Amino acid sequence: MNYWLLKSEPDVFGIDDLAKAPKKTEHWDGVRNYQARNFMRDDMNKGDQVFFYHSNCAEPGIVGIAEIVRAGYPDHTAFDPKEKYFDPKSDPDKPRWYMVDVRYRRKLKRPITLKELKENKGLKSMKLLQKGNRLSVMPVTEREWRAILALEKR
DNA sequence: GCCAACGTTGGC
DNA sequence: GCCAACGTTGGC
Repeated sequence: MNYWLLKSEPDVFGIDDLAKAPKKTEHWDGVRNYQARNFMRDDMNKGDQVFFYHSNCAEPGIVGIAEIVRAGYPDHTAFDPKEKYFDPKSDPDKPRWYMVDVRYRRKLKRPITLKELKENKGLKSMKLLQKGNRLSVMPVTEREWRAILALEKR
């Protein structure tokens, strides 16, 4: 099993939106970055655990836990000219972009803010904290996963 | 709103 | 293949 961190802007689609979705499940569509695409297409499996991260907001940080319930499959929003993330270069016979399905599990008892993650020496290696990192989909190591859950209990 | 960092595009 | 121009991300 793998661990991941998914970024989302709470003003656009936050943890509460996922919790309110039918079956508490949503397509993680609209990812238009090759590195993120590769993670979703090649490495995400059903059952993988996800930290739900709020970005571009007053208090960026990890706010909840979700689970991958469907592994990578073609992102059909790329084929539809009416969609915001339409990409004419993505051919249904040879899809350029992929998505996964994500199901809500729970909110953290309290948000673990970006600030707190940065202050934790054991988490320095986190991809999220690397300079200039803008990936919206990234792997989390098991050690990092456990360390962050331990922070929640403090 | 600002701006640094990064990814992508396209001319050459 | 190089690199300038441009668009986007996301913290602050």
